[in-house]
Amino acid sequence: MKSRTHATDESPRTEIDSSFLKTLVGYNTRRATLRIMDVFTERMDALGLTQVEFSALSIIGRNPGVTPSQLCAELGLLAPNLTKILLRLDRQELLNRKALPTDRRAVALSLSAVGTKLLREAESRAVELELEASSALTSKQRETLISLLQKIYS
Amino acid sequence: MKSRTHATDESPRTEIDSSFLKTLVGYNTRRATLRIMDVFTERMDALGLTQVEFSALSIIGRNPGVTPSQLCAELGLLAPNLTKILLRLDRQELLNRKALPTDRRAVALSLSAVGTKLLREAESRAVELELEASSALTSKQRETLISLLQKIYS
DNA sequence: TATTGTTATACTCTATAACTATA
DNA sequence: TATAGTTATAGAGTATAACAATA
Repeated sequence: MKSRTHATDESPRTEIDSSFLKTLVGYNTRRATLRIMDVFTERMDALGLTQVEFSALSIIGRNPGVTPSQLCAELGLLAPNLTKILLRLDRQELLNRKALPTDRRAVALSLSAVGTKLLREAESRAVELELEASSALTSKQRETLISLLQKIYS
Repeated sequence: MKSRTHATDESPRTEIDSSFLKTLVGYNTRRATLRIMDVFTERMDALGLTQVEFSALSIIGRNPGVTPSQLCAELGLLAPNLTKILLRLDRQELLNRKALPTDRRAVALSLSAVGTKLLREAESRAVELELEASSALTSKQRETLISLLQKIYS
């Protein structure tokens, strides 16, 4: 076993060794997520959207007619929590909700004109802040990173 | 503008298009984090450790004498929240706390014998579950992934 | 006067159970 | 009887303000 450099145990330290945690994929994905989400929150605040509200808006905008249960599955949310998210989006007049003729329990979601306009602006900001938050990466590295991440959660 | 394939708008859908979100680094890091954290929680439950408790324990174990404020900076925690985490670890008799002779406001943290033993087991499980959660990656890809993630948050 | 760490507390997220209306 | 969606609520996680002890 290799000896580890240390002064007297329990003396005050100036440098913290976190090299072990940094060998763990989960630790690194979490730190990266927190960093990007900070930037996201700051930039999207002016539009009144949290990141999960943004994700929901984007899926609805690109999949008109999607149902809440499909949204839950796609975004990994629980139904009662999605209900609250949709309520907030609804209060801002961003959504249309229409009972499905084929199954009147289910709801077809789509964006209102206001919602569509907001989504366009939000997606454009998202792309911008994303590139900025990953500006230490070349576009090739960024592609590689995304593809490796998808191997983990797919 | 390209036309998008669709049936009648607001008809029920079978396939959801989330290709836009999947071009965002933040969306992918978040999904990967959630997946790995699920595995982590499941496997570490038997040891009674959450992931942040594990991170704290690991930093303390590898940096005896570290203070709470240093831990906060290292793990991105706020002081009042770390207090609660340390209290939980303390209740399990995992910690030693000793006022610094040079500054009696500050506390030198280290692991008890029990804490050291638990950490050894926990780190071994962490490495194992990590490799499993990233089993879709070659070890070279895993290295690449970690290095790209660190470019984002460092 | 500033800093370390604690207490109290509030807000958001996430999770579970029970309900309704449809099927 | 089962499913889509809602309501109510409980529990983490995260945030701010105010305090005691020490510097």
